This record gives sequence, structure tokens and C-alpha cells, in this order.
Amino acid sequence: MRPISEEDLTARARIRDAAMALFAERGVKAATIRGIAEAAGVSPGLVQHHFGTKEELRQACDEYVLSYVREQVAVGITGHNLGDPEYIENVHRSAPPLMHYLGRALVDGSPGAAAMFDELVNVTEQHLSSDDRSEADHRARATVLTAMKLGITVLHDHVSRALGTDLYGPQGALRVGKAQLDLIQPEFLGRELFEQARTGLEKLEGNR
Amino acid sequence: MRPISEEDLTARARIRDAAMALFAERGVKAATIRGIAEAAGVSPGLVQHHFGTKEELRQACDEYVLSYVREQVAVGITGHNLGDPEYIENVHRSAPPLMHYLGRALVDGSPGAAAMFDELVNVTEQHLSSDDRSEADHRARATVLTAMKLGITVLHDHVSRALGTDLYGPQGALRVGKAQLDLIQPEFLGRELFEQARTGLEKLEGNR
DNA sequence: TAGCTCACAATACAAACGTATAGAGTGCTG
DNA sequence: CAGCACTCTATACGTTTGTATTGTGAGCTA
Repeated sequence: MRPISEEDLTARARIRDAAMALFAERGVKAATIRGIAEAAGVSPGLVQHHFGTKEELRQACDEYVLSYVREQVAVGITGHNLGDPEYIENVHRSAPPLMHYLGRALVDGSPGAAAMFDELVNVTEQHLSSDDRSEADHRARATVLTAMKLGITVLHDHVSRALGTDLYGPQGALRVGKAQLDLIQPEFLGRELFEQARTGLEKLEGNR
Repeated sequence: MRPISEEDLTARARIRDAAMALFAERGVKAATIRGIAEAAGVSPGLVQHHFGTKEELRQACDEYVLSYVREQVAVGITGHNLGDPEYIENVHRSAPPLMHYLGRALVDGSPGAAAMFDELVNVTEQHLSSDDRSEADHRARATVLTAMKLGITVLHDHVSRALGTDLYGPQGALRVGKAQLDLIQPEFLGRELFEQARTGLEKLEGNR
């Protein structure tokens, strides 16, 4: 399946994609309707025709990203496809711009991104609690684990620069993924996820 | 030593503090000169009298934070004072607004914050390399470690909300600090730092 | 005391921005 | 073919923003 080229999309989709890219790059306040319109190849008026106000455009971006992430989590984790090369390939092609936006939304006060953060903390906490029934502070551990994981996304520009490779490129994702597995105590990642992630990374490595 | 109250500071210092708070809260672009002036209790004209342009004001904030962090790192880590209660108390009183600004600067494209990120990655990498002379990817590990650590600062609003406690309050800092020590493989923190951090946290816990 | 410097305020202005409004072009439907 | 609905552009308007300019008063100095 070929990647969908930007020109083949409807104007509405191009505007949404351009908005996500510019919101992510400069922040919601610094990105302008005129800039988004130009990037999408349309007039500023069309942006408001399709999305109303800037705030509504931002909400549309939020919903698009959140539904994407929830879908990929469902397919990948719940559906046990983390090791599937097609799944990995698909995610690596479509995810970067969405992750870029998500990282910005988290620091830009997006209610949707905050809800997703809380959601991730909750599932992680349940996960930790079911594995370890001691009276440890699972809430704090889940929170820190979530923040550390998303922190890499939020700081992806700095990570890419320090690595000398794009975090979302094949080599960057591999190195960062392996480093995460090395650094974090395996018991907190969950046996199953740990194994799937490791074999997935190894397959990815074998293909290069 | 009493905390210095905001009213006793010079107008220039009040402007800088207000700018750091508003830049941190809303981002550089969304924070306005007029808003900063009002928060500092001065006229907008005085802001430009002391700092010139908005960009120069931002640079002044950058330099202030970076020199503070470098100083505290020198006193705390290089000077082996991480376990000193007075040091801890002092940091916990003065650091929060500065950390808040640093977190924002990292995602707002501040050159100074980027330089500090690289600096931290470099010292961490040297640290890892001297402890473990294998051919492991120390650069990636150092980068990820740095990003995860700073990620908690960048996402501190979400962390505080998920925890139900302010990250920079006594309980929040304690819980997050302990969770970090639990989650990360001790060998990557360095024996010495690990011990100092643990005893420091225990002392802090004893005082509550 | 005349004059200079500096901290500070008030006003003015041009640019950029979000958005409201009006209209052009196209395709579908009765 | 008349008319409606929809996509898209162009223009205009009011607000906000950064910053330039000007003015004012206090303190220091010769």
C-alpha cells in the first residue's frame, strides 16, 4: 500500500495536517491561521469555513490524534501485534507527525492530551498493581513511568539532536527503544510487553 | 534566613520573575509584555526600558535560569552536598519557578535550554562510559536518561495532577524521587549519586 | 542652583492576528 | 433550466501586540 500523498487528500484533511504540523512546531498561539492556510495550499477563509475558530481547529486536531493513538494501542497492544512487521512499518510511517503534535499538546494545555495522560497512568497503575501486590506506591511509579515515556516524545527535538539521528527514523527509534529497555527495570515493563518489544526491535534491526 | 518577599526586590528583578512565571505558564509567544508588566506591578514601558525587546527579556530569563542550575549542580553534585538538609531545603524553596521556566524553555526553542540539554547528555555519557567500558550505546542511554529526567519537569503539571499532589511540594518530590529510584536500574544512576539521593530522600521523609 | 542621569509612566503607532461578511464558481436536484 | 447546497476566495474590521516616542520627577554632582 503506497503512502498517501498530501495532494490527494481533501482540502479539509490537508488543513488538519498542516495545522497539526504548525501547532506542533511552533505551539498553538504562535501558529497562525494564515500560515496554516498557506501550508495547506488554501485561503485563510477556507480554514474557518471547515473548522470555525482556531480553538475548534485545535480541538479537531486533538480528537484526530487521540482517536489514532487509541486505535493503534488497541490494535498493537490489546491485539498482540507489537511484533508484527506490518504493524511496525505502518506505525513508523504514520505516527511521527501525530506524535509530534501530541508532544506539543501535552505542554500546551490541551484538555484531550491531559485526559490521555491520565488514561495512560491509570492503565499503567493497574498493570503494576496486578503484578506486584505489595504496598508500594504504584500510583507514583505509574505516573513517573508515563511521564518519562512521553517525555521523550515531548523532547524529541533535543533527543534527535543529541543522538545525531532523527528519533522517528529507523536508527533513532531503534537506539532509543533499546536504551529504554536497558535503563528501566524489566519488571516494570511487564514480562509480556517486554518480550514483544524486544523481539519487535530485533526484527526491525534485522531488516536494516 | 527568611525567604525574600517579592515586594522587596528591585523593579528589574520583579519584571524578570514575572516574565519567567508567565513565559513558563503560557509560553513565550502567548505571554505579553503588558501581562508581565501588570504581574510585576510596573508599566509596560519600564519592561522595555530595562530589557529592550521581548526577545532580550527572554534571553535574560534563560541566562538567569541556566546560571542558577549550573551553580546548584556545582554546589550539590560536585560539592557533594546532595544529602545536606540545608541544601535540600534551599533548593526546594527557590527552584520550582525556575524549573517551571526551564521546562517550558526546552519545548519553546530556547537556545540556552538546548545547550543545557546537550551539556547534561555529555556529562551523563562520560559517566556511563567510565562505569561500563563495554561497547554499549552509551550515547543513546545518556540521551534517554536525560530526556526522561527532564521530561518529568516538562510534564510537571500532568505529573502533579496524576499524583494529586504538587510535584514541587514536599510529598510530591519525595514520591517522585523514590519512584525514579525504583524504576531506573541503579547501575545507571551511579553508586555514589544513588546513595546520596537515597539518604537525602530518607532524611527528607524523616522530617515530615 | 543649574544641569545631568536614570527610573518610570503615558501615549502613539504600525503590524499581525482572528474572524466576520460578501461573493464567485461548481455540481446536484427538482 | 431554475434553484439550492457546498466549497472556496477576497476583502474588510476590530483587537491585540511589540515597540517607539515623549514626558515627568527624583537624586546626584559641579
